[in-house]
Amino acid sequence: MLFSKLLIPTLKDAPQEAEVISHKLMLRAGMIRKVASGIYTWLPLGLKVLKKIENIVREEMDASGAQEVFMPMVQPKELWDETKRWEKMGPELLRIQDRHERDFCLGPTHEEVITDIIRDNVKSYKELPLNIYQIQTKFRDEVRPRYGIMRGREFLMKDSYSFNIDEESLQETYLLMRDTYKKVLERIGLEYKISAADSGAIGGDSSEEFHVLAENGEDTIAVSDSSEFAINTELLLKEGEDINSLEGKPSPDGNGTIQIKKGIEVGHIFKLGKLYAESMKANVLNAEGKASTLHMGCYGIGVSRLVAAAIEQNFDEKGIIWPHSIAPFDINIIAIGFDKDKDIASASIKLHEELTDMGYDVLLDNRKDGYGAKMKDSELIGIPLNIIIGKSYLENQEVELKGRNGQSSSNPISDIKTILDFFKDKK
RNA sequence: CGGGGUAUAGCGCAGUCUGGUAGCGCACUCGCUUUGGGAGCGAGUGGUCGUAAGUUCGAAUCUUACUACCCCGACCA
Repeated sequence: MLFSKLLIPTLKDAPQEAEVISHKLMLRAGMIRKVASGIYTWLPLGLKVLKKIENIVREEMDASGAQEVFMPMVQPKELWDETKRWEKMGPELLRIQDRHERDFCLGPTHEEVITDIIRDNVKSYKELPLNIYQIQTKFRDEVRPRYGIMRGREFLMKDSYSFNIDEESLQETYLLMRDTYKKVLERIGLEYKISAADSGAIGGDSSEEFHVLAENGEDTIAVSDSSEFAINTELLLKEGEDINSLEGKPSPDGNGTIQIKKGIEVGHIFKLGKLYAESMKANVLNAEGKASTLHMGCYGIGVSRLVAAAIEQNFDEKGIIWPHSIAPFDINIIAIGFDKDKDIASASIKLHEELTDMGYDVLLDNRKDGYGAKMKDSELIGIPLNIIIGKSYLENQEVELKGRNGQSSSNPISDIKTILDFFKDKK
């Protein structure tokens, strides 16, 4: 794609509204713009990243055997009355009325809708287990939205709901989802911890949170310095105890000592048990021909929050350093003098074509600016590999390869294989 | 909802204390020269100074009310 044709409004200075790194960089890189507090428009560059994460999540969910659906954002009060959540939930549930003055809410989650579908359409244990998911915009009227996309009111979430005949089956699905989430985060390339969590307002039997480790994380978790163990500090603190007092104590799992880390909660998996199925009378017939209440699980990943979390974990003073898996573009061809020199123009267009044909997502910076301005933008938006076509191309057909990680080398432009090898190392 | 802060051009800011009819940098437009680390010169475009009311001959500036946004807290799949 041609840089000159894309809407990528980069900024030298971050707007004063932004405080945390990911928010500043997303604004500066031209990924998002605010529409109202906690509500954002995703511009082309931001949307590309969002879609890449969404696709990784979708692929892993599909691979796990889950099935994708798409539920409505607007939901009728009657369903929420069944679980008593219409009254239980506070103002974070945004309520609206239609022209007939019927009550609706903007969906902050979809247990009611999906349970309604399943109870009407699934009648036998033979059809179970089922794991249904969607990737959809959620709305929660947060008391205080903050940090840009990280804690917005409107956000993109993958939420799935499993329906199992018994606890044993639920446990299997739960572990499958736990494994799937690990695959998602590993594929994206983020450092994370899984911690036991308070199951909170959602209720249910047990839950675990997936935290991406980052300085600006909103959550504080206690991790063992010598095992996989991690736990939300809320569950570890006794009345009146200070978080810092935990540091250095023996880890509850018996391995090593506790370290306090900051994390961004990007995933949460729950075993709900019969909680919602009971209140909504979701039953199937079991092998004995008797009505049996469904066991449910629900599993969420904050897709839009992952964009911010990835930045919080990967940036430097120049800008974003995308993990290759979710970079908006794999390669940026920086053509110096594109508009003046026909050789530069034709060589960069040809290279763009070849690399695109090979399946890479390629940006061609054909703008009128000089080397410095183009590199600054490329570094800001975090593209993993730059290929610079300029003087040395005209002199001896060489291009410079410059990684976002600082690595660089000069190669003949014909040596595409080496270019790709350079890239492969980092992929 | 409690505490703190901000609001002047797309972004960053000055001007407000001490009222006199709006300015700087970047960006943007046109021309020429530039092009390997945010180019130079020249000429331009763009703002009812968050909103409303008040004081005054005169308000970005003083007064009052309101709104939006940000930060800390409470809250939080």
